[in-house]
Amino acid sequence: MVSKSSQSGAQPRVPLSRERVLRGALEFADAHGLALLTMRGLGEALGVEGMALYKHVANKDDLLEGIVDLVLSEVDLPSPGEAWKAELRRGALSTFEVLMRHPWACQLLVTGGGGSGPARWRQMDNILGTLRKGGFSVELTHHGFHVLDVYVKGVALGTVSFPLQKEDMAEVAEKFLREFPAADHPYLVEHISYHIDSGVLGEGDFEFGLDLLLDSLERLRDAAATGT
Amino acid sequence: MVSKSSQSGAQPRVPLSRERVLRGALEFADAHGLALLTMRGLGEALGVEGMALYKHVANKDDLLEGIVDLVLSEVDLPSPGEAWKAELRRGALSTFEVLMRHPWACQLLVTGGGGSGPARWRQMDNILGTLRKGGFSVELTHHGFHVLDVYVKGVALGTVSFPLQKEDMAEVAEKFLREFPAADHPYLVEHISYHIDSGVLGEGDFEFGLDLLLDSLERLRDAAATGT
DNA sequence: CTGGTCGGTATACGACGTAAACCATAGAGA
DNA sequence: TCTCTATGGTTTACGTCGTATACCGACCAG
Repeated sequence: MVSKSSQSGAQPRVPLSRERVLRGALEFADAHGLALLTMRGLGEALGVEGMALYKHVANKDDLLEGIVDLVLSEVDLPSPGEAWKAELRRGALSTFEVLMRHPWACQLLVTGGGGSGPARWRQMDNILGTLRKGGFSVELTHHGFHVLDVYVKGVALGTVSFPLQKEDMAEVAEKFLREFPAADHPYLVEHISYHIDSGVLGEGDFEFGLDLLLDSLERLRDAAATGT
Repeated sequence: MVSKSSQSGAQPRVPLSRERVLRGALEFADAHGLALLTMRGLGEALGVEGMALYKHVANKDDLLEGIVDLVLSEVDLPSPGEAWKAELRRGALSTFEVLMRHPWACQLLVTGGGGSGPARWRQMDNILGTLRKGGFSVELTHHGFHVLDVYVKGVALGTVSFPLQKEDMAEVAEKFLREFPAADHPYLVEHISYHIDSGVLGEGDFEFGLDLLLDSLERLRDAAATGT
């Protein structure tokens, strides 16, 4: 007969908090997707009445911004120093990986102004710092940052919102090829066929473009160093 | 007293159609933004009762896909041939420009699998064809296409979803700098200051990255031609 | 004992997408 | 000319969403 005396009961207390709400929302989104993440639903998942969440979160947008920053805080940051290229590469790959782990976050990241919490600031500062310490001018840093940033988010979002999984892609693509005006789109057909054959769906593609960008930036940096 | 006899009355007839619904939706979104584009609202704008739209459109998603493709049909397509680089550049700039004209379309384009109507097919086929005719291998075409595609959409979306206009940016940025832990983010501060000074907000940035990519692709193409 | 604050609940409102039933008109066939 | 039916618009209604507001129980300071 343990009860009443305020401890030892398993679930009844632990009275919620912004931290717990956000963490719960993140887990809920991972488990059921963004579409099902609703205030009432999240409340239920936390054993609480939906409206209770508003005691810890201003509104749903606030909550969404919160979990985006939580996701962003999972990424490995590049550290400013000599090996700028390797560091940026590592940071970009980590970002990509994290976004693949939380696919719903891509959408939020992109519709909500790209995130603007502490974790995002940290990430931005480290990327910018890595470029600057790597010998890039302020202007080139600015351009390089935006290009890289856009690229990572873009591929992540493209990968995530692509409607097909690798398994059923082949059959769906073949069916598609049968239905649409293939004769008018020879190159598209070739492209899709290539996708079917290689089965690739942005796996190595991400690194391909990333290295392309990093090499290009390096070239620009060196050109600026010798020229002008 | 002209009436009854089926013509000359100004507004009463012209009985709607999928075409008119989509066109109306596009204009509505341009005028009031995506958030206010609601079935009832669009109905009202078309002088009709909301539910009437379902006689011409399967559901709201169908409608959204429809207007995305309508937007996409406005872009200038590259034409396969010798001048692949100039053509791709032109096509990319046109896409960017169109997306700036219909900011809401970025969001749809990106959350909805990137569009998949006739206009999108046409665009893809032309870009792919331009690369192939420009001397790119199937693999390189595939990579190049994705990189360019992601880049254009990414910058467009980033530009659109950036919360500030050029006018108020300076003051907002300065206020921001005062509030957040500036000491811990020296490079971010430098970055923002640069934005304030140069006032630039992705204007020339888009072309910068675009040319970077095109040059890189050219280099890869030439390397593949001489090597292997 | 008392009163206030804090965290959770109950209830309610308005807006959304859309299913289902209904109804007006305009031709086509007799 | 009269009916029959398909087409396109209206009405009503349902369930779900975010959230404003009022409430209420437990805790803690005086």
